[in-house]
Amino acid sequence: MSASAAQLRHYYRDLFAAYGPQQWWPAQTPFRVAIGAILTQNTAWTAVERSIANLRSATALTLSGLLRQPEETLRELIRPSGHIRRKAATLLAFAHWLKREHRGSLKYLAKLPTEEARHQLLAIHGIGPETADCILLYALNHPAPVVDEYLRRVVTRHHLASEGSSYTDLRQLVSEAFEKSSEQTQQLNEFHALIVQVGKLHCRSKTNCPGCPLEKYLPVSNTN
DNA sequence: CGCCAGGCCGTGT
DNA sequence: ACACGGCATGGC
Repeated sequence: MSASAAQLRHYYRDLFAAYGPQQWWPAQTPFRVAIGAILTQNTAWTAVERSIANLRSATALTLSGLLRQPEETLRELIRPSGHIRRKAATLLAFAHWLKREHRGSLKYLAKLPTEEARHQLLAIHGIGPETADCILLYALNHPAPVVDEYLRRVVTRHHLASEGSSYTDLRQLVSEAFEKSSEQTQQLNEFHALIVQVGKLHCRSKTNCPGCPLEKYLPVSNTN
């Protein structure tokens, strides 16, 4: 394992010690996890919760319930989480695809090899790498590393990866850090949630990280 | 008021 | 291949 990947395991340990289990994903069915994953793209989770509440009122949190909604209605229901035109289209595209290709249930998608399921998810317009990996990890319970902007900031700031690292580069790094673990999927699950947590609390400013559990790992700053 | 959020896509270079 | 702007809304 690379030194950077080994370092990430330390981060996982310290973040878990600092924050405890994060209990992601707050949804009751894999289908709802996927809905949330799409709605939360570049959007605060509190806003997503209000959209979810609207969908629940419209009984649109199941496949048939979602497909019952006219696209214009769906836009209004998800308005609190923004990007309503594209997200409404993506939700419906996802639902139609699931019904057509997997008999309407994510449990059939989950039987496919991770890379095959990932490839199919990425073919859906509006589902990119992070959303696909979130669905794989949190809805299908597959050992898929999730890379987000916060992870990018952390590993860049700590010089565990170069600034120009691609999504694939960072995904590989996280994959290395947790491969061959007996609780790989559970650890990847908590790791992404913990990175988001530390990111929200400490990675807003671009300069320093006061009180951050990972502060002790920062390279010695140069006289400022 | 401005900036950001649990990204993605189309376009231009 | 990579940079950049648009997308929409709500919290702070």
